[in-house]
Amino acid sequence: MGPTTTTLADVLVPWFRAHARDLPWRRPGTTAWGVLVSEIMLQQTPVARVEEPWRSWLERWPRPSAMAAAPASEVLRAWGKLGYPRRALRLHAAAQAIAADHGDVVPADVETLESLPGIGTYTARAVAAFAHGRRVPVVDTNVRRVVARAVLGRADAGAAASRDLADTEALLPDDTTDAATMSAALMELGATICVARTPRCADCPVSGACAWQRLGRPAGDGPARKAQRWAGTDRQVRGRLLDVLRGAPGPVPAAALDAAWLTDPAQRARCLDSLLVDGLVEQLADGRFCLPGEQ
DNA sequence: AAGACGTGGCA
DNA sequence: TTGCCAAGTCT
Repeated sequence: MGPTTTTLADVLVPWFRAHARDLPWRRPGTTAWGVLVSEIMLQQTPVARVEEPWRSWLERWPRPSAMAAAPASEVLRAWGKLGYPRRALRLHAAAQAIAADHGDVVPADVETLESLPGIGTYTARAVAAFAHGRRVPVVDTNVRRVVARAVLGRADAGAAASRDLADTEALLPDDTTDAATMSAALMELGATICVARTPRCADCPVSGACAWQRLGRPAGDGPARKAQRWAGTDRQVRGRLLDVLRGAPGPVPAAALDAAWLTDPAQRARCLDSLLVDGLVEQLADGRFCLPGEQ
């Protein structure tokens, strides 16, 4: 057998073991449920904002069945201002499904995980790999960017494609444990070194093997993402409405919600209706509004 | 298959 | 200050 070539994993796995951030859900002893909760909270939300809530959640609801027994309103209140509150509602529903149909054990199988509410392509594989040690590619925005640069020589990842999973699978070492570590390492590199705006190539452990570096770091095709507006959007109004409900100890009269958005009553009404449709708000027989499952 | 969906920090 | 960006999912 001739000399083997050095792979990305040969460099990244040791780098990760030496440089990984000490995040609470990566500590030994973290349950699969703990990993699942962290993955849901981390969807589109920065690590720094998740650490504290994650600890409280696991302390309060250490198992799926514990959360399943709580009313959705309490889950929504505990979610606080993490953003995208539908995630909390879906996590609550997932906890109920896990408690009722899976013996209170978080599934290890990707297909089963994907069948749970709020768990998609990324989260299913993250749980399978990080909580259960399965050898499956885990592809998030960080991994897609790292692969785009280091392997494909492009400045940024294009739109997500089914090809991404295969591209990443090819980078995983055969050893099952190392494969999970490699996935974590790719994510860590993308989150701390190979970042979107200003990559710190001088500190990168794989710069010597990076295709984008070799090509002279060619510029990308401009903004890959459309700018997301905020002021005056339905999202802002929905956030305001929900904030009133979270802050109240129980059901509130319609007037309390009216006061949350005076600018455009029609928009306020439309947003309240959409929250009702989404199951994030409920209306009582007496006309008052409340968080789901309250009273 | 684009677009909707929260929130806050940072350059 | 404005705009970009953050471990996505669902329709």
